[in-house]
Amino acid sequence: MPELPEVETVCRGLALRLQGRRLLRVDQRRPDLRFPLPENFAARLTGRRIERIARRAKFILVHLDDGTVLVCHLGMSGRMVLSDGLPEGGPEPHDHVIFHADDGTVLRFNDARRFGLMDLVPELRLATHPLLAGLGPEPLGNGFNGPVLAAALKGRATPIKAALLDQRVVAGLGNIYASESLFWAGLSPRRLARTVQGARAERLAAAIKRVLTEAIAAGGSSLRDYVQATGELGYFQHRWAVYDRAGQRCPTCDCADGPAARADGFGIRRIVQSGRATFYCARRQR
DNA sequence: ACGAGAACCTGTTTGC
DNA sequence: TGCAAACAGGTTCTCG
Repeated sequence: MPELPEVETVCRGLALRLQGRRLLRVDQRRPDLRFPLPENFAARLTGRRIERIARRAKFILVHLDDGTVLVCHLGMSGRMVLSDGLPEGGPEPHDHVIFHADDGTVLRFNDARRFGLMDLVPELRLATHPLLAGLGPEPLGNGFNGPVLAAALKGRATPIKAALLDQRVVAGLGNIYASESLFWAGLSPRRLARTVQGARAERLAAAIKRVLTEAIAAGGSSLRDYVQATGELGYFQHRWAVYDRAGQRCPTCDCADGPAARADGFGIRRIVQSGRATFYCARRQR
């Protein structure tokens, strides 16, 4: 589920309901997620007021009134589920942490695969925290553009698709939006990252901004049973140009009949790079 | 030093 | 229908 647009959507949903609220009780229902939770995790959160909720890359940052920040990552399967009180029948399987706010709002962190994480970090040390220190620029911020991207890709021998998944290059892209961005930039995912310079880097930076902006506007992509914190479904998955569309025709070049067409007559290919699925149109993307 | 692949863990989908 | 294999939005570690 969660790449930058989904995390941004979750943050906005959480902020609407929880900003300014005080945590009356926190139930920690297992000792660890991807890592052990910090010492006295629940106790350190109890009684705290939530000042604001922000995002850095795919991390949710819950700023508390004692100068600490609850850092959350959703991993692959993590969800933040808001409700008025606990659901009937109590917590659901894989509800690992449950936050009770002072107005009766309940937030459950549910994560079947447990690739997610939480940590408590002093605000002053946030920038140097090991999880956050090495992150590249925010793709929707002013610090990200063609030259910055080109510099990060310079000299790298890995395929551009793999480079875009490296959070040190640009922070927040994942497997879906990497494929989507390369499609709109007209760049082959197999192209060596170091060759994406100049105008190509400009195109790619612009495509990344465009794809992420449109996905956020659509409320992110909802896969399987994923819903936003507010309970609404994102709908960007209906606008994917290439992701999960192997065998379908390319949306812009109609290449089912073109020179890159496969024997089956369809345009969008699925390949595996670094163990992960990549989707692209070999005719449009060079 | 760098990049590909495995590993982490569980649930769902696919294929025989 | 049933079972096993493949696959899934992320990140980190190991190995070559």
